[in-house]
Amino acid sequence: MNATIKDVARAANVSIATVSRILNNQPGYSLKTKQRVLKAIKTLNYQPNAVARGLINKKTRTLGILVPNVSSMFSSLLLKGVEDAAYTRGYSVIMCHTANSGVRTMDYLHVLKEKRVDGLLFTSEVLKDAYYDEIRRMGVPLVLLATQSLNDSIPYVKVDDRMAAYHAVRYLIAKGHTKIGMISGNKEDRIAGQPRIDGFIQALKDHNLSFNQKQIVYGPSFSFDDGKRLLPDLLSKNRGLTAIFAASDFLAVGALSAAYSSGLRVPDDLSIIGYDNLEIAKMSLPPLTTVGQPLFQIGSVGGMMLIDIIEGKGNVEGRILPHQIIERQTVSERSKALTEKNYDKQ
Amino acid sequence: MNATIKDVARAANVSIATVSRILNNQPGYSLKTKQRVLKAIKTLNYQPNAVARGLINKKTRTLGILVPNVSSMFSSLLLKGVEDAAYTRGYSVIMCHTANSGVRTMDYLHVLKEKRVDGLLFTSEVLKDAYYDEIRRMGVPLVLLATQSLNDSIPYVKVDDRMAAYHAVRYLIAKGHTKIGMISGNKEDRIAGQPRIDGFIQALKDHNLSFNQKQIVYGPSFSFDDGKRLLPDLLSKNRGLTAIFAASDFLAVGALSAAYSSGLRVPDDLSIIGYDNLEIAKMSLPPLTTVGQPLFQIGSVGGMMLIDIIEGKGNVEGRILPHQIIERQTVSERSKALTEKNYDKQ
DNA sequence: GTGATCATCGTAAACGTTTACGTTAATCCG
DNA sequence: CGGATTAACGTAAACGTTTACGATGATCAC
Repeated sequence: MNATIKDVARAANVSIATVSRILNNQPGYSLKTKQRVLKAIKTLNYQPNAVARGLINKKTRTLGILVPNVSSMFSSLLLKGVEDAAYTRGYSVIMCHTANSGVRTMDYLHVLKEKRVDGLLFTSEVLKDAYYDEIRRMGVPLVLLATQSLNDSIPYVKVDDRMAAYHAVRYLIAKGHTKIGMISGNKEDRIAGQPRIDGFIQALKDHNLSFNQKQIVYGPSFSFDDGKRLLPDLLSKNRGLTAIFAASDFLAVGALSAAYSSGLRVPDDLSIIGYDNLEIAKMSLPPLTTVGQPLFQIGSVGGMMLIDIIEGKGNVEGRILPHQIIERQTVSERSKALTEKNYDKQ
Repeated sequence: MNATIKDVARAANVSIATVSRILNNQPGYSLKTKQRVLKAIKTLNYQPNAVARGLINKKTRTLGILVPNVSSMFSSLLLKGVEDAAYTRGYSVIMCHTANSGVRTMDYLHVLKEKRVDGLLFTSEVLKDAYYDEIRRMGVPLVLLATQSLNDSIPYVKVDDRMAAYHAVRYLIAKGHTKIGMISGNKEDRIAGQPRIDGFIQALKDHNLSFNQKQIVYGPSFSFDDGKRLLPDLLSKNRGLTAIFAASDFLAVGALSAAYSSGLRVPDDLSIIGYDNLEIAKMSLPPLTTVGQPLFQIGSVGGMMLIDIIEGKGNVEGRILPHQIIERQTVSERSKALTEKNYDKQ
């Protein structure tokens, strides 16, 4: 049905080798034949078969990306960044929704191996040994997005979570807050869990604020529902809290919702800072102050890095991208007077 | 580096044809040799090369999906649905972010043709003639997701937008509202524009409510910012409005935000119903009542349909999926008394 | 004029599969 | 027992490219 290189060769009265050379602009033909071939290509509407090319070149110009949830606001921004890098470099990307499932992830790794992708992106999740072994057997480069591996020197692109959390809390302190609580997500999460908790605690200590374990409250995940459920919990365990650091925007927005339900006014009665700067942050009521991760950029830088490695231009080093405090309307300046007043209330 | 079928054949002391037969479980070998081959496969960690397979079978078991914005809550849910269908049927999907750009879309169509995908999904956007011509030349099946083509009989999966809008407005009316406005997005949008406007108007007429063009206000798109900007506009043009139908959840949440800013209380002073039922709808303040499109399901049904067509099991008919009114907290019952009272205010 | 160089091409092998066809030996039926 | 059938394989072509190598003729230097 579709024209092949052979048809073009016949139409232009040359050999397929010549056509191939012209397609890949290598030397070895006259201008006249080049024009003749180009014309034949146009009239036949010929487009080279990437499958055949892939077979002989051992390059498919496609990447595989594994994400826990294709449709989450978080992952989808990473996806978009990766896609953008791939597009500008002439690659395609196969998306794999792992659903946090081990068997599904392994399934996909097998498929991606069979399809001979040139490289792999792994996102958000912890890179289990079983995954890593399989990827090593594939023999293709890998870069980690918004996550990091402990054991090995796998290139990654992410934000410094500990530092970002530190800055979020420092921002709260700079605004005059001294009684600060934290809504953490899953403590076990190697990226969004402990590092952000560490940053929280460190910021408190560095500013001579007391810290007690009950100032942190944990959820099974980082979701809206968790935030909604966790805020009252945190508040009841700690009297006089004036500000809260939430380890994700979803947690923060959930907390916002709980605050609203219980008549607490944000930011007048309670300040809240989130983490991620997802689309939802600017649409919440009131708009959420948060620490911004450049997710799109993480995706695109990671994609570029992977392609560099594939093409042998690789600097195979992890990269930390800058975070940023996005000031909106959920954190208020806290004067000494106000603080005193609140103390009186108790 | 990776073992080939030849290596397996040598290791098991059979011909490659026999290995191939075993892999594709066709008849033509004894149980003994099968076991021998399977063992060789295991020890060599052999996995067939899908590229070579694709070359000879002329099937790549991969789909291409074109979406205007990979990271939008809307598209990403469709993506997820498609991915799910593909996964269960043993296909992969290449995602293509068109960014509403004609050249980028054409670029992708060329790439997908070169890579010989087995089928195409086209999403949200209008299928321009140039796109369609190109796709016809590719000679692969196409299904439309959450959109529809006028001219031709291309299979699609979507909701009945006109009907859904009708039901949204009927719901408002059933709640006692008689002065209803609409925030539309882009009027030119063939799916989210006119059909929903038609539904709105029809519902008004069918319930003997007057309609005036100024009851509808239009934005360049369907975004949060548009909603925020458009609500005051709508309100100033129409006194005494008690309920609003927004053509998207983003518009609705934007309107929510504008209402909050201007001291209007939702749903006490103003009821709002959205459209889409995105993740944001349940996280807004207050949680948004909206008409739900089953986006994930649209994606998965569409994916299944496409694969059915590819594999020749095809019923090539468009499908309308059911929508649903999702009741949350932005629409209030409006008693006659209240209505009167509001009239007095004016 | 002659050998060397070079531009311009063609031939054929290779990539890793699938599959039509042929071959061998065993089995079966009468 | 002899011919036909069949199970169990192997051989080789084909898919659509790329590329090493060779071939041809023209050009060049001397």
